[in-house]
Amino acid sequence: MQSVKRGRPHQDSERTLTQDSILDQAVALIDEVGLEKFSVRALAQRLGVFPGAIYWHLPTRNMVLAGSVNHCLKDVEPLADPSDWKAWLTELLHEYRAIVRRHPNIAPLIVTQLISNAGANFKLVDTILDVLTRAGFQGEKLYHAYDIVITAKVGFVTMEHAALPAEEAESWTEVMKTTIAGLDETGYPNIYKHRAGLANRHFILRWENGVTNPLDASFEAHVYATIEGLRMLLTR
Amino acid sequence: MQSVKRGRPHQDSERTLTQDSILDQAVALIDEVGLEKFSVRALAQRLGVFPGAIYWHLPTRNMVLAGSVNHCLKDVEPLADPSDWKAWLTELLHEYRAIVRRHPNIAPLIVTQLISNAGANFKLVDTILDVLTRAGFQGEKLYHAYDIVITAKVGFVTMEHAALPAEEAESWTEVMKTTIAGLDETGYPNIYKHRAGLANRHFILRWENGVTNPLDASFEAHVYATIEGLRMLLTR
DNA sequence: ACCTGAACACCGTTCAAGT
DNA sequence: ACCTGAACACCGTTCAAGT
Repeated sequence: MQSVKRGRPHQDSERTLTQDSILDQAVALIDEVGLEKFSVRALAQRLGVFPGAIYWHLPTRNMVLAGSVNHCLKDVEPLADPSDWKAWLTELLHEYRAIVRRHPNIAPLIVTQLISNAGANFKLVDTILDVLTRAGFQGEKLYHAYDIVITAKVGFVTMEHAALPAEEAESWTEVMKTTIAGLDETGYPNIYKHRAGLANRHFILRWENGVTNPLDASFEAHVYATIEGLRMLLTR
Repeated sequence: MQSVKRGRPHQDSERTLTQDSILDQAVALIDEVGLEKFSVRALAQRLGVFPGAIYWHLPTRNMVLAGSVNHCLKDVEPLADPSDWKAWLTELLHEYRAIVRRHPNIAPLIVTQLISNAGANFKLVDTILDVLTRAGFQGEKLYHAYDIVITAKVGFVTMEHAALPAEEAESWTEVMKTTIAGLDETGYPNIYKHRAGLANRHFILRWENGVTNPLDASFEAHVYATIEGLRMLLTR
């Protein structure tokens, strides 16, 4: 925890701007204002320093963002018995979703920077491989199961919490409401028939995201289907 | 197809700057230079107009980006028999991946703007609902299956093609190579054991993405697991 | 209706200079 | 080693003015 300065830079006592304190505030800033309004300059002001100061600790804006993602995700670790692979994976997916729901604004970054994860949680990666091996996966099939777990973990939840452009949210909302309301019975019979259950609740047909309209039941079905799919893959 | 102007704005004959021609060039620009170097100003220069001209047709940068995504995805439509839901969904996922592989740089946008899809392919949404209904899904379970299909379609492929920051790619690569090479046997026994098969091939442990290192076999397993998971969900 | 031309308020990043 | 202060080369967006 770092004390937050308001206003312009200072020259006083506590001169410890560390990588960790920067990322703490970066995550807090993204939580508060969203990704679109995040800037290195705004982060500097929040820390009470000049923008250049941040670049001494983290050399680019992308490093700050990647660091923020890892900062949020570093504590993911299921506690279930690793020999019960179904229970363990179920808990993994739920715990991951809980973390994203605490920091929904970073959701898009997780996908974007899934390849730039030099600071990733490799202990978790190793445990996933361990659990899948105990489940019986081996050879190439182990790698396929691993990729399926990673994408199942990240995909649903990040999409569930994808957000409208911050500044223009209400105009987007208006357009989408009328667009979806205008899908008629002859052109779109299935959407029309289920419009009460689908509109503003499920993917593509919604204008609010998982922050206000969580897809709890769908997520639970997703977890179930993922595990059953893996079980089928195991004995293919 | 629109003829492309080089250099600064003009004042000559063909004065038809349409929404479609703008999006054509926006997609082309993103394909060429990537999302990080995309700008409205660069797009304007490519079209041979002043930046302000674009804003007459598309009122914000976000509209240009959302339009570009829809422009790429509007032609997705499987041809398989819709009464064979497994074959139809399999083709859907494969066709979707083929399109993303033609425009890999838009991958991150698909997730980000999955909620701002007023111009989405609603005919496809309706057909997915139709196919799932024929498969036997009904009530809430239909909506769960629908959400699973959407996320299975988008999640894996977008993550497969997530890219390193354009400008700093080679420095990231270097860091990741050494980081992964440094995961020792005692701390990370499973990663270490499978390092030959995993390194630079599978999620989190790679430094190249699906453009150069496609995850064909994993994707095929993902499709299989998704369908089998849905089949299990159907009879739960 | 559609576009120009120029302006405004921001960015990320760099770097000499200070301590 | 760490940060200041100011600069550079960009942005998205707006808007009077032209045609």
